[in-house]
Amino acid sequence: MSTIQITVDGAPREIEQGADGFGLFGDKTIVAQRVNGELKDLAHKLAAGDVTEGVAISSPDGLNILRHSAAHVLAQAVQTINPEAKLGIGPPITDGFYYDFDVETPFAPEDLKALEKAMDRIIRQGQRFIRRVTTDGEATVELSNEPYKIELIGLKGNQDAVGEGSAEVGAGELAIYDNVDPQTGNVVWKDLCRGPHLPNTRMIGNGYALTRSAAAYWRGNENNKQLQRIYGTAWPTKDELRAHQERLEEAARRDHRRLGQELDLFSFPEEIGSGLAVFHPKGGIIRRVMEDYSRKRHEESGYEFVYSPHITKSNLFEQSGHLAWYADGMFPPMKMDEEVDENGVVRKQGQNYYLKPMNCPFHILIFKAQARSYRDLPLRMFEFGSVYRYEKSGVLHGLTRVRGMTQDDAHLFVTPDNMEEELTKVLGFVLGLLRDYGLDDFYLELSTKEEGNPKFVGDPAIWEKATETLQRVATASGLELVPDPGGAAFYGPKISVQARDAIGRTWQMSTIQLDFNLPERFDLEYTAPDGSKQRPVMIHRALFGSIERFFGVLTEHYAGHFPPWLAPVQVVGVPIAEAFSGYLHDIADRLKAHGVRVTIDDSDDRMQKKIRNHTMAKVPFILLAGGEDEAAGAVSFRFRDGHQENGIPVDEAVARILKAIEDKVQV
RNA sequence: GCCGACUUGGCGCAAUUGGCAGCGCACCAUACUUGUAAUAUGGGGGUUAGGGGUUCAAGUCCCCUAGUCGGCUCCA
Repeated sequence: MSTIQITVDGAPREIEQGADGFGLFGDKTIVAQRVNGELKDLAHKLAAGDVTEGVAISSPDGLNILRHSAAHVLAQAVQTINPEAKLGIGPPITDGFYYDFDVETPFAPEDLKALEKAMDRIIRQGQRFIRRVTTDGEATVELSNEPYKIELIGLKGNQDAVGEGSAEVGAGELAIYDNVDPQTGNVVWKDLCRGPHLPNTRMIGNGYALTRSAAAYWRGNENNKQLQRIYGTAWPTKDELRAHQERLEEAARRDHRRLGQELDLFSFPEEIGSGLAVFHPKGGIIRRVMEDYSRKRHEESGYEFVYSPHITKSNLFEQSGHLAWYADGMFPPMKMDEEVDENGVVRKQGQNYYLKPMNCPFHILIFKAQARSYRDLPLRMFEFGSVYRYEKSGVLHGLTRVRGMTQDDAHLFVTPDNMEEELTKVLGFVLGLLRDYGLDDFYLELSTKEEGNPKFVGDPAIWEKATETLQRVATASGLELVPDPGGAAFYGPKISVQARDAIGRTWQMSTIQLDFNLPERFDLEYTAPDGSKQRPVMIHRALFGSIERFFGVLTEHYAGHFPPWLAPVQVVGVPIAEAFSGYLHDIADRLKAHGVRVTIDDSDDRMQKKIRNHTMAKVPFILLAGGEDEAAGAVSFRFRDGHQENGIPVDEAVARILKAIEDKVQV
């Protein structure tokens, strides 16, 4: 038997000709190999000169392979129970996998239980995943019962069209994976797939679970048929599965919709309509404090405050182009003042009024209210502008996707020359303010235009200059910068600030967008130093996005434990016995004199009950006082996490509370 | 908008195959005044989301509407 030289995990090694990856890696957690940079099954036979390395199950690639294999097992289970089910696609996704099926009846929760049982059986059999290279023609015959797979084979030459189906048909050769029962050697199931897969199903172990079922459009296009998708999650061990489930439970506990109810912050009364929130007194305090602080900072940073109405005649949005582009997303018009005679002939032309979906055209009209000089620029207009968008019913979600919202909206009119300086300022301002609200882990996304797509308007040279400028500004911030090609608005490129919250989820927060379109459409101009008329560049920026959304994000970030400066009730006094109520009231009066939101709980409840109530209400400071405290001129602190500090002198206690509020710190 | 599930006092939930709408918290009253997460007793409160149908009988079965949830598509 002849031998060949290869490289294994960086070291040279001599192996027998025709050997595969199974003998190369001692570690049982190696589930695949990367040969010359490409992921392959362990069963892949190595050739002379190959460079291979082991792929561990817990590595990002390994997890994808595990999850993709779990998706295959799910599909086999579905077809075992329902042989009529047609296969869509089944890729790995973050934390798990899904598989789409065309079935007569959608899956019910009980079906998922039965499918898990069927999957368990397949997993316990230890079926092997065997790769078999095929041709388009052969696969089409072999998979004649699987119309969706055949469609994918037809798309193979066009990877853009394949999209999410790239796990099935890659750019290279076409392959089918046979699932082989190790007892009998029989092929029990097969699927079109580029691979690679785990050596056998046993490695899926018990670290997986099916999570939910839902419909999804075939190939992500809403004009296509909806298939039934089953989602699952898969992990190398049961402990990691459990940890994942605990993360989901933690996210559910922080859900702003749940906390909004529990803490009495806001609600969505059915009588008002979907996606239209009311803020209750406690939520109102948080919101007002958020807004007040934002106003103060904007004022300090050279923004001028403007106001505009909620409705406008249609011509404004015709001129801006919004009606042509986004009429579907707007509330329908109110037809006013039309007069019709008895024959149905219009005697007086009416006017259509629209609820505004955005504030920019109003600010533009303020810009146009007088002749502008380069000396006026940059001109920064800020407004808490309430806008209304007719979001599709299925996309509404708590405060994060609503139909009525208030944007902390600003429009900056700048000369091409001060664009870079102004963008740098805006980015610094945005990041500083977000930090003050308690978010401090960011990265940036640079959304640019897609070459050749006609939706993007404006002079390509200006696009290029603007994109370069944004790139420089973003890079100078020192933050991680993620490109988002094709993600620009039709009127200009943008930077968006993504923030990670307390449990590591990312939220798109602020956006800073350049706009070359609206200045053109509204024929904006200013007089340059040489007396010529020049067109300003517009920067749109919102920090919170919308106040509602930011409120929701902060609620989840803090899990309802708002820091004292934002907390609706900052201090509650709990007397040990009724006799000490007066003593606490005196302390409360001192705090109130400084604007602290403090109440004393004089109810009939037992002290223990009061502590429980106010802890659950997530009040940052609970102050207790009894005989010992009064004798010492002191008071006792109890915090939300249950820890306590007794016998703090009253002066010190007051100073401490005031400082925590002033410094915007968490307690 | 599409697919599916769901909607029962203020809140969280129960109610066999269709057969008396219940529990906990909250609320109100009375008593009690306690040193760090639920004092006791009593009381009030629901046209079961809204409308229509089937049935001797509907929270339960069917249809329509609204809303909520999970996804898909979308997000100026």
